[in-house]
Amino acid sequence: MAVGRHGRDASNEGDGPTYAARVQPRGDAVTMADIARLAGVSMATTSRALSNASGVAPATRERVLRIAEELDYVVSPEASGLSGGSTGRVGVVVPHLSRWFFGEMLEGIESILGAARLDMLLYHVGDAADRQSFFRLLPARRKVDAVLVVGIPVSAEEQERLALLGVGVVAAGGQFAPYPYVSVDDRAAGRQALDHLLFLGHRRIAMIDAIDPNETSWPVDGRALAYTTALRDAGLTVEEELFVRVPWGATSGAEAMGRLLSLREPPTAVFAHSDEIAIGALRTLRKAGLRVPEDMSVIGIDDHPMAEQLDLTTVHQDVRRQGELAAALVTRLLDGEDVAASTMLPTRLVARGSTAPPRPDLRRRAEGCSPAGG
Amino acid sequence: MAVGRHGRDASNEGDGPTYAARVQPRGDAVTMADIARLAGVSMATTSRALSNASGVAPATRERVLRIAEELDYVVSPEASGLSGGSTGRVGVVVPHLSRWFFGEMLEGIESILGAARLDMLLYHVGDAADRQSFFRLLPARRKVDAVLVVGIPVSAEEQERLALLGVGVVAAGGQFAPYPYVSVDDRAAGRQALDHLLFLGHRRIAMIDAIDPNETSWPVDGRALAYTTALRDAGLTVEEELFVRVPWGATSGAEAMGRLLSLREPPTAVFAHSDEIAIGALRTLRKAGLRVPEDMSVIGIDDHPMAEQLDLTTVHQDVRRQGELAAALVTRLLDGEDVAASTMLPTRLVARGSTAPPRPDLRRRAEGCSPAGG
DNA sequence: GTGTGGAATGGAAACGCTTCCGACGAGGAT
DNA sequence: ATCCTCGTCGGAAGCGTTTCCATTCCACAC
Repeated sequence: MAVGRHGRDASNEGDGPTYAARVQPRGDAVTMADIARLAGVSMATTSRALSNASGVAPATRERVLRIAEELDYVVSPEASGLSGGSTGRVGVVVPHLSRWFFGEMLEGIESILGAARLDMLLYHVGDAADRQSFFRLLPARRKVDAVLVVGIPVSAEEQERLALLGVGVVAAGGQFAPYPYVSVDDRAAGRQALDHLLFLGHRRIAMIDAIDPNETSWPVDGRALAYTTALRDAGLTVEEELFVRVPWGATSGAEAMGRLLSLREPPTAVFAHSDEIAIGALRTLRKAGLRVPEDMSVIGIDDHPMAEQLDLTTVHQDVRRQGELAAALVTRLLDGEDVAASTMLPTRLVARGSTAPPRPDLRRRAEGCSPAGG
Repeated sequence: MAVGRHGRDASNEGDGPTYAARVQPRGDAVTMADIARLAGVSMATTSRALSNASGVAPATRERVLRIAEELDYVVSPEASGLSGGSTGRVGVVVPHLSRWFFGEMLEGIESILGAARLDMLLYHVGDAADRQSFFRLLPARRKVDAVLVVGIPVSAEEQERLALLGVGVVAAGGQFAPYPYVSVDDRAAGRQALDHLLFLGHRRIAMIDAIDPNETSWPVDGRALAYTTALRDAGLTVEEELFVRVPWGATSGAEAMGRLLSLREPPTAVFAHSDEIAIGALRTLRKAGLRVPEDMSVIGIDDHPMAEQLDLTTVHQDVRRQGELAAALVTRLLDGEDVAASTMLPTRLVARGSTAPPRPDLRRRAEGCSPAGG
C-alpha cells in the first residue's frame, strides 16, 4: 500500500509519474519558502505577515500578502499545526443528524465556527455502541482544539475520558454539570406549556415523555419535572396512568396517545415532550376520529417547522441560536477567555390551533361528576 | 492576538500560566520516539508497526503495539499528515443541515467514513454568499484527501475551483456531470408518482415544483421532467397553470396549493416535488375544508418521516443508503481504485391515504363536460 | 565455503511551518 | 554625542512523523 508519490523533487528522473498521479497535478508545490523568496524576506517574516502577527512593517506585510495571493498560496495546516500546536479544528459530537433539532443546532454552530475560520470535525455518536467506542477510542484525540457536545448527557466516566483529549469542552442543548453550556430551561418551557393548558381550564392533563433509548437518561428531565410540579402547584394530583414514557419519535407518540385514549378516563389535554411526539399523537387522534382541539388539546415543545404546518400549539425554542452561542463559547475558550458562565435561552409559547378549553361535558367528567364508560 | 499558550516548557518562568491554561495539562507529551525507545527499536520500525506496514517481524510489531496501547499513545495526525502527505479527512459539502434529507445523508456518510477511520470535515454552503465564498476561498484547501458534495449542482466555474483542491470529488443526491455520484433517478421517481395518479384515473394533475432560490438551478429537474413526460405519454396536454414553481419549503407548498385552488378549474390531484411541499399543500387543503383524498389527491417524493404521520402517499428513496454508497465511493477513491461508475438507487411508491381516484363529478369536470364556476 | 536474495531494521533526511533569540538601525532621552 | 528602547527582521531550532536508502543477518542454492 501507500505507493508513496513523493516525487516532488523534479530532478528525480527515471520513473515517470503514473497517469493517476498526473491526473492531480500536485499544484501545491508552492510553500512558504517560495513566498519568502519572492517577497525578498525571511520565512519568519513571511509567517508573521501571513498569520497577521505583530512585528511586521505594513509595507512588508502587504507585499507578502500580495504575493501569496498571486500564487494562490495557503499555509499548510499540517505543518502549521505541527509547529504551532493548534489544529484549527473543533470537534462537534452529536447523537443524531437527521433530526431537525440537531440539524438546526449544527447550522448555528457552523455559522459561527466558519466565521472564526475554525473547521468542524463532525462525530456522530448514535447508538450505545457508537457511544462506547467514541469515548473509548476518542477518535478526536490530537485532532481538535476544543469539543462541542450537543444534546448528550455525559456520564462521569465519559467525562473522564473526554478529559484525556486535553482540550476544552462546551455543551449545548442540555444541562451538563461540568462544562459551560448553552440550552433552554426545559423546566420553564414545560411550565409554559402546562400553564397554557391549565389556563385554558384543563384539569386532566396527560404527558407523553420521550427518552432516547440509546442514552443514559438525563440526570433530570426538566420537562417531566415541569409537568408534575405544575400540576401540584395547581392543586391537582399527578396520576400515574396519565404519565406515559416512550422512546423518542413520532411513531412512539402515536402509540402513547393510543394508550391514553384507552384509559377509562382519558385526559382532556396532552403535553408532549416534543413536537414530534405531539405529531404522532395527533395522528392517533385523527385516526380515532377525535377532533383537535375540540375533543383533545395537544401541546408540544420545540416549534418544529412541522408544528406550523399542523397547526400545533407548542413552546418555541431558538435552536439555531443555541448553536451559535455554544460555538461562540468555543471561540472564546480558544481565545483564552474565561467562559465559566453558561447561558439559558428563553422559550416562548406559540398558541396555535391544537389547544382550546376542554369541552364542557368532558370538563365535568374530568372533575369527577360523571365518569364516562369505556 | 494569538497569545500563544505554548508553555510546554515548564521552565518558562516569569509569567505563570493562567488558570485557564493550567486547566488543561498538556498530557500528550508522549511521542513516537518514546514508544520507540521503550520498545527498543528505531522510530522507523515503530512507525511501520503502528501503521500496519509490512516489513516488521510479528513479535516486534506486537511489542510496539502493546507499548503504544499501554501509554495510550496516538500518532499525531499533524505530523503524520505533514510527513506522509495525506490528511485522513474528507470534506463534506452540504447546502442545508436542518433538512431531513441532508441529515439522513450525513448519517449514511458518517457511518462509512467513520468505519474507514476517516474524519469528516463539514462545510455548510447555505446561501449564495456562502457558496461564492466557499468556492473562492476554498477553505478545504490542503485539509482533505477528498471532497463529497451533497445535493449541490456544481457549475463549470465551480468545478474549476474545486479542481484546485487537487483531490478527488464524489457527489451524492443529484447528477453531476464530471464526478462519480450516487443518487436516485429523479425522473423515474417522478414517473412512479405520476403513473400512480394516472392509474387512479386522474386527468387533471398539477405539479408543485420546488427550487432552491440560493442554488443555480439544476441542469435538469428530473421530477418536473417526469411530470410533463408522463402527462404527454398519457395523451394529456400539459397546462401551464397547473405547473407551479415555488421556493423550497412547506410554507411555499401551502401557498402554491392556494394558487392551484383558486384556479377556475382546479386539479383533482397534485404531484409535489417533495414531501415537505406536499405537507404544505395538505395544510392549505385542510384549511380550505377540502378532504384528502376525496376532494384532492396529493403525492410527494422522499418518504420523509412525517409522510407516514400524515398518511401521505409518496415515493420512497433510501437517502441514508445514498450517503453510505457515496462515502464508500470516497474510500475506494482514496484506495486508488477506479470509481468511474456512478450509482442510481431505485425508488418505490408508498401508497398511503392521500391518494384515491378522483370524485366522479370532478372527473367529469376535468374531462370538460361541466366546468365548475369560481 | 561463497555468492545471493530477501526480510528486518536503523539512520537520517525530508515534510512545511512557527517562534525563540539575536541582530540591526533609527529615534528619543539624557 | 551616547545610551536605550523599540520596531523589524533573519537564522535556525524544533514540531512528530514517514520513508528512502543502507546495513545486517540468515537461509539457501551453488
